[in-house]
Amino acid sequence: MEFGSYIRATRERLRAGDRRYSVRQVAQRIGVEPAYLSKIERGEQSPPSEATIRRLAEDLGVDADVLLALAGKVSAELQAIIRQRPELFAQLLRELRDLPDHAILQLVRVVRDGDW
Amino acid sequence: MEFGSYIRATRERLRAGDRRYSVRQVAQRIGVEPAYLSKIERGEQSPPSEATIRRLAEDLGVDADVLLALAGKVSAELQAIIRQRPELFAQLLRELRDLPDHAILQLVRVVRDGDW
DNA sequence: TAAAATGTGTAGTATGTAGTACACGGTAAT
DNA sequence: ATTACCGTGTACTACATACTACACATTTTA
Repeated sequence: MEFGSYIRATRERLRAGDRRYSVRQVAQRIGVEPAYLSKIERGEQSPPSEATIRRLAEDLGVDADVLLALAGKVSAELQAIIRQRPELFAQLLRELRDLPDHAILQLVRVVRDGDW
Repeated sequence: MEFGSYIRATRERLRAGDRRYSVRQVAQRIGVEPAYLSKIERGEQSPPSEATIRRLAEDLGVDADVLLALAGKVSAELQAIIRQRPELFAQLLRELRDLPDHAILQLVRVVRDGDW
């Protein structure tokens, strides 16, 4: 799925039940020009900055990390976590790359519950 | 530690035992202008691209992920891993942010050995 | 001591990022 | 039926990124 079409699909779904989700009104709420948002939705323009993506995610009620991923980006916050200990996290992520979702989820649980 | 001074320190340490680690010769090997590398080492110029950092890391024999971190970057490869499953990895990384090194290392071992 | 190599100052460039501003014709609401 | 709202085309801009090219004085080597 591409960033633009995902935004458009999400916005139009919301719009069906709420006229406030027009290109113009969303653009106004998140603080960009309507023409700009329109171009982004049609893929004529590359995805916006992380800050704008975050405002968009909040307005549309979707996960910011997912939206950033669709935009080919990784949250500056997550990047900062990795940069604190680059070797350690590089090793871990490469190790986890090919594991199935449930294994990683289990890992999250193990860490959170601290029972290990 | 800053990127530039780290490079300079590392290169001068190597240079003490090998004349091939002058600014000019390193620059030539990694494919940039000497003046550019000189400016980077003195912090007059922002760190170079990921590709150039990787060539520099190899030439100086240091870890690329560490060098990228000093440059305020995260490897495109690691970013791609995160983008595959943004919610999962976001959750995991935020969970691990405050854990001590040894806990994360242990996690790496657990995953690698698969005994869990 | 001449030649070669060194580090750096100055100036300039190409490409990408992240948008704004305005205008236009079409659609929907009152 | 006219007012308000809609999406989008065109043109433009400011700033950052990632460098190159050349010149110069100084040091090192042969």
